[in-house]
Amino acid sequence: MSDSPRKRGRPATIDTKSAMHAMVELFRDKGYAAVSLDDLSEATGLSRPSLYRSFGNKLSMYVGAMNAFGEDVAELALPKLEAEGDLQTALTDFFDAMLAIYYRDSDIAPGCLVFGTAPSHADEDEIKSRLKFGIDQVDARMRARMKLSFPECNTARLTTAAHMASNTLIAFSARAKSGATRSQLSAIGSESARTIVMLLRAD
Amino acid sequence: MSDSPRKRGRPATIDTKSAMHAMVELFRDKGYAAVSLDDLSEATGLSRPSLYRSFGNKLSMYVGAMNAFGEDVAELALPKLEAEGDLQTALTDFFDAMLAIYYRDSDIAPGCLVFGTAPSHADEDEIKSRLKFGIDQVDARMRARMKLSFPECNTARLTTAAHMASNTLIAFSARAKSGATRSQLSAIGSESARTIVMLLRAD
DNA sequence: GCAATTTCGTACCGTTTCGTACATTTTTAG
DNA sequence: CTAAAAATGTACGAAACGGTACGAAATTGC
Repeated sequence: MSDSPRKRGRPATIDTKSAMHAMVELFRDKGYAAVSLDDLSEATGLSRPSLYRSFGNKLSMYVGAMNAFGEDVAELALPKLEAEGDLQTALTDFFDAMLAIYYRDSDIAPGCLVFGTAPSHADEDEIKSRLKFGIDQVDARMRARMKLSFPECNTARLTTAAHMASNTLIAFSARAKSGATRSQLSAIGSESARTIVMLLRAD
Repeated sequence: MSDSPRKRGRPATIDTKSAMHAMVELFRDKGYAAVSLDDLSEATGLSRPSLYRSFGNKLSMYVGAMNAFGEDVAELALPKLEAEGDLQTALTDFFDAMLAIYYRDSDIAPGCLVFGTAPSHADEDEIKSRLKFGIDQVDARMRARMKLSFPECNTARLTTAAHMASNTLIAFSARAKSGATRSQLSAIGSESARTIVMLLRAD
């Protein structure tokens, strides 16, 4: 950002970026409560006090992981949705890009950190409100993209179509965690995209 | 069931039925890992050794809770789906019956034990396979019900419609946990039902 | 070189965790 | 009335938990 004012003491050697990435993967695999600070320490290579210094307590580590995961989604998948042109293609490509994240090349899919693990820990207010933000975000982006391709479609129908597209994505996480293959979900995604466009086109 | 052969020792005083119900509610609120055996002991009124004797270890308690929850769904909601007559009405009524379970009269919705909390703990094989069973069950029942109302509809379209209806239900759990109101989800349910019937009717 | 400053991990604390051994209570069989 | 049988909770143990005080290490300013 700004130029370096050359700080005073011992220089930091911790790579918070890669540490946060390791935390995201661990939380995706096992959820919030089942992950211990020792697990996080081992996965990141950082000592437990270092974790506290860099990320606060366990809860804020998890919320931070949700934000980091959201940034990955915004960078890797959202552009597919917001690409101009054919809506059905945009939706299909977006679903496939999300599945690439959900499956992480692994055979056992870690799924979605937000839609997959957060609902189980939503008794924590911070997690609940971050989950709500994620859902609202997807609903809003979907709706905006549909309005782009169908500008004179009526409000209620746009909202319904957006909800159905979001529901498809949300359900993907549970399906992935249950053992569904990536190609199975990709097929569901393209079928849903076709149906949703049909709904928007209907007289 | 069969007549009583009059067992030998001290008669059991534990009400396993109501104990399991209390366990379901606790697991719905906090997930699997965040619930301790002391929590379960307090909620059920049973001592920790009694829990072990009646239900095995913590993992089998959770799987047992998933089964008990599934039985409630089969009893309270599935009949609405499988009612004869208008498909759109059956779907709408089924969604509303599921929402009655997901919201439990409470203001803060506990959501679905299977679709809401299990994905977060699917690294346990028993939980993962029980989750898969739940999803497969919903997909299959949906598809059978749609075939009932649209017998000559082609296979692929029936499957797509069933998946979209299941996805609606699965997403309800995450949405409920995020703070969505019951009437909001009820509206999404009836809109989705209308769209799915439209898909099945299309030329 | 010496003090101030910042980073970092060892070692520790009190609490909570899951799971069980064992004595106690309540019943039936004879 | 006594012995066998089954159910139940108290009390305990070893391990893991989240979180932190504190001293060692590494740098800059003078």
